[in-house]
Amino acid sequence: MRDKQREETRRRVYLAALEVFRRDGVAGCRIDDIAQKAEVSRSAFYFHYPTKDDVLIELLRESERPVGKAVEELPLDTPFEKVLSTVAAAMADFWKDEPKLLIDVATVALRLNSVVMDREAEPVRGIVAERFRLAAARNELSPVLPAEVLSDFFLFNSLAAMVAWSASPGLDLEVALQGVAMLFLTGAAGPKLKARS
Amino acid sequence: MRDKQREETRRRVYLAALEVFRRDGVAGCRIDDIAQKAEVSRSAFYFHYPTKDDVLIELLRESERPVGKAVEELPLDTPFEKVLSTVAAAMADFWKDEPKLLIDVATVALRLNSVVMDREAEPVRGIVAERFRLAAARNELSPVLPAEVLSDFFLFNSLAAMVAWSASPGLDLEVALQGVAMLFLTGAAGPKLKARS
DNA sequence: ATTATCTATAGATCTATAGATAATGC
DNA sequence: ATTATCTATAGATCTATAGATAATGC
Repeated sequence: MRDKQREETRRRVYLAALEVFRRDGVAGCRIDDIAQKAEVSRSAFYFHYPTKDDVLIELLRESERPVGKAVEELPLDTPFEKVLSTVAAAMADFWKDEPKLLIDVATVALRLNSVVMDREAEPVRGIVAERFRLAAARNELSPVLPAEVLSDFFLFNSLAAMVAWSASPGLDLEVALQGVAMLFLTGAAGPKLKARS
Repeated sequence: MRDKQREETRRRVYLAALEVFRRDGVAGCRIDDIAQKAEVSRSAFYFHYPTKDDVLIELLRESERPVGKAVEELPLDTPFEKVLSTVAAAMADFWKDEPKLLIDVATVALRLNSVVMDREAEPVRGIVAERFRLAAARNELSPVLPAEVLSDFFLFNSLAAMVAWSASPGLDLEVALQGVAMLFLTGAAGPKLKARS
């Protein structure tokens, strides 16, 4: 009973915060406005979320869930290209309607990445890294860097591409992310440099 | 005379801010401490820098200067690989002793990238993009994406790699950045996928 | 006289903490 | 009785603005 009430309040605060973030921006908004919209005291906001960033971390985790799920549904012997395009599609599906909050979420993701090095707290990182390891074992991945490093790098790239997209969300996000995945795989070198290698 | 005094105060505030940022973190520090260290009133800080982020933007611009200079000193027909490794070396040289402020600078860089789309305000972006265009004309660059987009992407990648490095600055930053540049050029695909293409 | 640089300060907002209320466990 | 959830509030910090001072331009 108490737990149920708590979760309900927390959710109300969470949704109110996202609404206000979208309207006034994360840096610019007042916590009073969030509390008012959620019909709680300002202190209640702080009880559930020590800072505004904690709300964004929760959004980051929610965004990771469908991506992790989509990858986990793929058979373990799925070709590597297919894994990458699945990640791209799931990410695009989540973020295509939420360009405004992307930058701030990317920012907390950057910050988290350098604070907690705990791969378990971030399910997607672990799930994607596993597929990278399998691909490396099948020679579908360059051996010059550890699979985990390449995996993190791929996720970073995708995030960067989404931020760039959010500045001018005219074109299709999924097309952009698929392009980034292919670039990651094949490299930016043109025919002349390629021929030499 | 007035200009000279102004610039001197501004510089004192700037250096004091960086010192306090390094000690207490950007988010955690108090502007009062910065003002005190610079021996001016808190209002003087706000006169020169509307927000803490403006100090970081100045540091970002200062970090770009040696990178731009190093690239401009290369002959226009310099091989593309050499251009990339020059950027990597110059970036590493500037940031190797400043791991703490990297994340916050990367954050403002992200934010700027999505606000001002003015390539002229950011000298390095323009200078590097020019070399990418030349490389594309010489067939050293993949034609699937515009040279400017690839250029921005390369800079993004380097920034991301530095942030990752700053979390565990044990290894050599320059080695890491050179590795990223090579990965950018040749892609992450292993022998099996490469053979097919 | 005018303007640029810097200061002092009022009001807004945040952070930390003491306290109220109602659910839980014994 | 104890604890979890939430509120009220004091003190800290920030933001906006009116004002002081000294350099500049006429």
